[in-house]
Amino acid sequence: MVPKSTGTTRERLSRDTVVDGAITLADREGLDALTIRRLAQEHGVTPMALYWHFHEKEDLLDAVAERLLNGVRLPEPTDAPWAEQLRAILVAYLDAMRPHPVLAGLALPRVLKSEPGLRLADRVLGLLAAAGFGTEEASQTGSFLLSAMSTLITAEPGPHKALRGEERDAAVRAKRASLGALSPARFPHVIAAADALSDCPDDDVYYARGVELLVRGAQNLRPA
Amino acid sequence: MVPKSTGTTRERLSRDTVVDGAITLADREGLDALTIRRLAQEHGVTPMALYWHFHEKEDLLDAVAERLLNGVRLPEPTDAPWAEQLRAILVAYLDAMRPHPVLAGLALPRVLKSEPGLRLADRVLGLLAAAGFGTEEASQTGSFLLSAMSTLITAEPGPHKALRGEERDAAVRAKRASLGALSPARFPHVIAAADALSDCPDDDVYYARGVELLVRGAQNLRPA
DNA sequence: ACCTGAACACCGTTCAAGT
DNA sequence: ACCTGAACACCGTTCAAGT
Repeated sequence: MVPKSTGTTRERLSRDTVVDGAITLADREGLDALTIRRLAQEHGVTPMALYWHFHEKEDLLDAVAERLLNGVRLPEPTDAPWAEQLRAILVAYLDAMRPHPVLAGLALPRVLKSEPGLRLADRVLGLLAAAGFGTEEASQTGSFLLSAMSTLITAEPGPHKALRGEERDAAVRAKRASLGALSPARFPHVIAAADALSDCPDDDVYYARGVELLVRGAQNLRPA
Repeated sequence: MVPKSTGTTRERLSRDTVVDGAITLADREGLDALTIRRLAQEHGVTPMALYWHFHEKEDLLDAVAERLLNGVRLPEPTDAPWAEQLRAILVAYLDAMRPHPVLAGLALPRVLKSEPGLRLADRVLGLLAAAGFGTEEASQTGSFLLSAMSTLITAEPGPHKALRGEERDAAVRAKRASLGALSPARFPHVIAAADALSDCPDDDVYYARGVELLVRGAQNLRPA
């Protein structure tokens, strides 16, 4: 009666475990590796098994996005100035996405399609409204600010931080070499910045500056 | 001796014509439709024919990116304040990419891999250096500012402007309906902004505001 | 130089079937 | 309820061959 335990870790599948697998797979091998067939294989199961839990791949991706958005630790509303609260929210979003650089772009367009994403969006819109932005201005600015968080991750100079060890070092060296080989007469500033464009020495200051730029920009859009 | 003209428009293939085809195909049917096989078919040719002109798909995409980046009309350097010149460059980038919303994300990561992209990057880095940014700060800020231009396009509320007519209207209505159906108690600000989040009435002011936010943000990063 | 044809290893997905 | 197996219409790409 007891299902034969073959010694392998083959458990019963569930949406949650599949989503787990999808995230670790993408983090480890990149977005291209995140296919139904690879994922099924990772779970020791037929590709078609996944279709019982998700009726198409898009559903899986929605679920992945929701999981990531659920990781955003929204700060409680306070009496602090709106710009300060906005910064805290942006940082919370950033912190949730930073461990998953290849998936950040996936979560973003699904913000308005998921429960935790909507909570996030509502908070941002509320803050901007309180700051005096009109509905339309707030919508556009809010969309942009959240998107810019993903951008910050994707635009970080150098290869993704998910890449580790020798593989990452090699990528950095390759990039630096290709930039260094350019004509100094034609691209002097690029050459001077070759190192800084090939790798980012301190993520934390990089992200802090990015957030700062956006918050101050938003502040200056509304002439206090 | 003269090649028989079959009456069809079947010309000899070239990198340029293939790139042309790729851009119009992507603009018309989206990024997913941009496959080697579809593209070959569009040119009345075997898929393998393209491999004579590009040794893999990545090469094709590089060429597409280069073409788009070549469309950036870089303004001549002037005596104007750096922030003003920066804004002009960002606007030039934006103007080149706006007609190709689905391809904007493709051009961006190839800026440092193409001649026109490098010219652009060098100008941005030069301006930021002149403004007093250190090399590292300038690299990070410059990368982010250019990326943010693509973001602005991608994050524009509503479906892509490349979509036209009834198809677009239907998408807008669907989005508005789904947002409008939410609980007003839980997501009051999202509901209030349902219209503004479903479609963007005036692109020009939207983009102008986005650029303004970024330029002022960059300005305020350096306390003049 | 420029293109075709057959083949390979992959995709997502449907549909009928097993337990 | 949960999963398998065979099949279909797609991918990118290699390799040998035609003109």
